[in-house]
This record gives sequence, structure tokens and C-alpha cells, in this order.
Amino acid sequence: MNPVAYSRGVRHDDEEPVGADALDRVSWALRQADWAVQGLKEQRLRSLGMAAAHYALLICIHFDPGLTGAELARRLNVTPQAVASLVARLEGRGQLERRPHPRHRHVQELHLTDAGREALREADALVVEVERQATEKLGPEGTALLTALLRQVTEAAREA
Amino acid sequence: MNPVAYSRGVRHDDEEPVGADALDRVSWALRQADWAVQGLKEQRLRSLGMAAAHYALLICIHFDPGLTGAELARRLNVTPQAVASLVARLEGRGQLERRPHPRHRHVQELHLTDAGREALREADALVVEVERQATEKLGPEGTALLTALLRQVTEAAREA
DNA sequence: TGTTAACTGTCAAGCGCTTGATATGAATCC
DNA sequence: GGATTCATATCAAGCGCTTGACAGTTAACA
Repeated sequence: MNPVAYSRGVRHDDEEPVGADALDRVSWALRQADWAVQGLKEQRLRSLGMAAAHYALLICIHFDPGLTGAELARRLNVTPQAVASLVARLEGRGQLERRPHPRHRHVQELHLTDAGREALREADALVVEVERQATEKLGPEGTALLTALLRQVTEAAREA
Repeated sequence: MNPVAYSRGVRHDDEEPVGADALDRVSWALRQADWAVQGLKEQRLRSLGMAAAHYALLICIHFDPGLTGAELARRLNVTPQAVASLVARLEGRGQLERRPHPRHRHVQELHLTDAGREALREADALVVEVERQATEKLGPEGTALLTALLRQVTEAAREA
């Protein structure tokens, strides 16, 4: 640990390669917060033998049953192949099932099984607890404010 | 898109597997914001032939010259092997150099070369622009508030 | 002084994801 | 109706990272 390792003296024209506040930027704080929260989530879910990626996939299908693999890939920010791999594993566990699409013959709908719903219920209880611990100090209004700010950042970054 | 795909009727004892607000949680908003910002960063840095991971590594060493690989791994949230791989590549480009540690013979210090500093300077200009675009709508006080909230979440998640 | 403990760095193997390419089905345009 | 375009799913190869294991170095301790 050496917070003042870089000597900040008088500024010449372009002597300073990067701003001195580079480690205090929003994107860095964002990254660390996501690491901390997702890491905690992963750790807690491990007691159920479930990865955080599996939880995210299941909950997406829970709210939008019949979702297609490609659409799921977009929401989870991964490639369709990665989704296919996850789906195959979850299907093997009997938590997920693939049904033929009513209109498109080549497309497959994804649906939760009863076992999948039960696993999701247990997992969500743990995730809710993680969420509670993470936002404990912020209070309800602080949490709502944080969420709103994050949405603005997301929107701004997406349309840039 | 089917926002109301899940029918929310009267609640029985434990009929609802997960809370209806699951997709509005902070951790999900956090994840999407990070995806959006980091993705934009990656996209912009690609014009310089630099990956976001390389930028993060270089800027860490910039502020703490002589950093060790293991310490760097902790800060970047990856394994020491992953750092070694990145370092090898950056060293091959002449942007980084490994010097013997003054006290520990087996340990190697990491330092930026002049080329590394120049590459970092160019990259940081792009990152600053990304940061500006992402926080444009928030204003200075909104940005500061967001950063403070994120730090609280990080701290809470880490100590849980 | 020898021993233990802690930390660093590296090798090997495996896994998950990505990029690239291909095939199928469906909708649109002429 | 046939050709074009688009979207989904899947196969193959490659890459980056992780887990697990091991060796070298230093400091703390009895």
C-alpha cells in the first residue's frame, strides 16, 4: 500500500499522464461494488450448489416464461452459445425444460419446471438477504436513489 | 419483451417463489450499469488496441509503482496467474518492465516504461471521455453522491 | 539454529466463454 | 412464387481465466 507513491508536483504542460482522481472515478467504484456484491452472492449461492449465472438465468425465465435462448443471451450479456451451455446444465438437473415454439418450428421456448421454481425460491431467499445486507446502511430512500442514479448511468452509457 | 408475463394475483401462503421486485433490485441495476460502462470503455479502447484489463493494470502501477504481481491480482480481482499473463503481454509490448525486488530476491517489482506511460496517457483520455458521458446527466453533485453510495455498498458487501 | 508459517511466482490441467462459420426456419420484397 | 433478409440454434476452434499443486524466499518463533 503506497497511496502517495506518485509524486504530484507542479504541473507542466502535459506532464501528468492521467488525472490524479483516476482511482476515485465512478466507473472504478462501480466495478468494485459489483465485484463485492456479486462475489457475496456467488458465495452464498454456493451452499445450494448454484452459480450466480444460473440464478440470473432462472429468474429471467421466471418473469418471462417462454423466453428464447437468443433473447436470454441479450439480457444476460453473454453469447447464445454460453446460454446454451447453461441451459443444457440446468435442463440436466431438471430445473428447466425446452419446449417447441408454437409458431417458429426451429425455435425453442424455455420454461421452469417445478423443481426449478423450488430451487429458485430457495436461491432468491439468499439473494434477498445479500441485497438487504448490501443496502442496510443506505435506508430505503438511499437505496431508491442509488438505483435511480445507476439507471441514468446505464442509459447514458448505452446511448453513447 | 413481455413485462407482465407473470400473472400477479392474490397471494397464497408461499405461492410466490420470488419477490415481484427482483428485476428492480440494486444488484441488478449495478450489474447493468457496470456492463454498460465497461463495455463502452472496452469499445473505445479498442481503437488503441488496448483491452480494458490492460488499462486497469497500467493505471494501478502508475499510482503505485513497484507493485507486486500478487498485490496487483488482489486489486484487479483476478488470480496471480491471470496477472502474469497480462504482464507478459504488456512487457512484450514494451509498456511494462519487471525489476528485481530490492529486499526479496524471488519477488519482482512492476514499473511502467516511457512507452507504457504514453499509452496510458492516450488511453486515459478516452476513459475520461467515457466517464464524462456516463455521468453527464447527473451533474457533479449527483456523481459524487453516486460514488459515495457505491462505496457504502462495497464496504457493506465486503464485511458481510 | 532449525522450524514453522506466510507470501510470491510459476507450471499443468480444466472449464467457461468468445469468435467464426454453418444450417434451418420465417418473414419481406420484387 | 421465388429470392432476399433476418433471426435462431448449433458446431468447431481458440483464448483467457481458474483451480490445484509445487518450489523459492523471507520473517517469526522456540
